[in-house]
Amino acid sequence: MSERPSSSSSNPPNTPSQEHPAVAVDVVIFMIREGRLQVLLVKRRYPPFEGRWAIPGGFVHIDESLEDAARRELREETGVEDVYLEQLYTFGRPDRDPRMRVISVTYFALLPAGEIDVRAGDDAADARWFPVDDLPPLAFDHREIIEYALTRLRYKLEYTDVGFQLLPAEFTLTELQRAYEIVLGEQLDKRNFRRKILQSRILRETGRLRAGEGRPARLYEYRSDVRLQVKARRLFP
Amino acid sequence: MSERPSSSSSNPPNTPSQEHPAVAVDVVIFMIREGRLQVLLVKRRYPPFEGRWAIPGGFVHIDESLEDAARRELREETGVEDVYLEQLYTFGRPDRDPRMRVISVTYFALLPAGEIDVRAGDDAADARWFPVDDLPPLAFDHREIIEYALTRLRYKLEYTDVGFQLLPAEFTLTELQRAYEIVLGEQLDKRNFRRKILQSRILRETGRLRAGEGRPARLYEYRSDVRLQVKARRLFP
DNA sequence: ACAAAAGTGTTATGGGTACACCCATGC
DNA sequence: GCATGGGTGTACCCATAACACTTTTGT
Repeated sequence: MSERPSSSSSNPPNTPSQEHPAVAVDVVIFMIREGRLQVLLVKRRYPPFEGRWAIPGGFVHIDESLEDAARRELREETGVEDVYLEQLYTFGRPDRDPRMRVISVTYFALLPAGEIDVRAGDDAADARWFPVDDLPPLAFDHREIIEYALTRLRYKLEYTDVGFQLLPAEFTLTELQRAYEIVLGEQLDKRNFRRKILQSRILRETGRLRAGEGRPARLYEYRSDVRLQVKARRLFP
Repeated sequence: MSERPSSSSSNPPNTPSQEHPAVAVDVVIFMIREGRLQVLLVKRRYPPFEGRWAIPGGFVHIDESLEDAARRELREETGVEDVYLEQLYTFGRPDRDPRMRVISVTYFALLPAGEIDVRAGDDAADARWFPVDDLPPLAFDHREIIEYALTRLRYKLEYTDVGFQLLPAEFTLTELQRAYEIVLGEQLDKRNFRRKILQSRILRETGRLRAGEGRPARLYEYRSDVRLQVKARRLFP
């Protein structure tokens, strides 16, 4: 904000120096489906990149906040509300959109697994889920955006509790561990995992059981009231 | 990016749905001065918030990247180039600037201590350093932006090597430790600190000494070639 | 009784933290 | 020789990592 008179913008207080870029929000929507981490993509109907897959997005309305715009896109595409949404990064290379200058404020969203299989809201025909490790060619710099979102998600999985956002309200410890393994792309030790999760006090046992092929598993729910705090004093990798 | 026809923007391919917001970059410039962590602020000359202090910033030119715009502001204000600069967050509440819709892509910069006392480039009269724990009333949402930058800086200090960007090319271990203590706002143990830093292999002894009041101290330089990697598998705070 | 998945404890190792004294120089 | 800051080692504790068997249910 705040134009200030400086060598390059010495104009009256109320006008930015030049024409404005367009501002869009794009949302990387993650969900665990079929045992893999997937993202929702939409097929573009117009040039440029007509027919190419892209992450859902659109221009920011002049009177809505960035997060509101992201939630609107999310709702239009999936019908979901009240899911985890976090601002990721703002991409602004002048040539990232061949038509005109577009600055994209990106977000990533986490949908709980299993609930409803969102087939995408309005125009379902053009929306599909793709595993993050098997993406089609993408429009614009969207591949880079997804890679970045994935890096951030993996990172946050380790030192925050965002991981629970990928699970439904009730889940078993094995399901939770699978979710972690799917996102991190790596096997975890069952006993160590359980000890760590349980001693963090972030789960509450619901008292119910889920019957399956073998012995029924205890169901847990996430306690969003517990404040996890990072205590680690690391001072270096 | 990528307008897509959707319930709210079903217009031809090449026009965003409404008028564009203005896009600005604002830069939180940190430097350790006089034993405290300080930020560079400029005094606004025009309404709104005329006479109030604000972080340096300005509108993004239509053909420059966001980072270029941030570096341009940094250069105009301090004369420095080639310093650490990182995108922080994008603030876009519709009412954050009373005049019009302005979306601010914020960055933070770290200047090496001691070098030259940048008194601010062009219009020096209106620029001053303020300790982060003693800020004047600020324009717009700039207080929030600085708080956020500070949180991020403290956080990154612990698990990356950004801290070295706050020091000149050659420094003693005590100076490095002071820098950490100043930013973190907390005392650190000398022996543990030195062991940790040295065993990370990120410093090279220059072989020179700095004479002072007591015993001369060994000088070190940062080895930007060493790739620090986070190995920690934490799975939770 | 057997297949399938749930659930459970111990040990070894490494990193973090706490802590006090000698060393080299200038005055 | 004394004041000033530089430089060094050890012991305890806790978190992590590795590792295999028993339990409960359905068929």
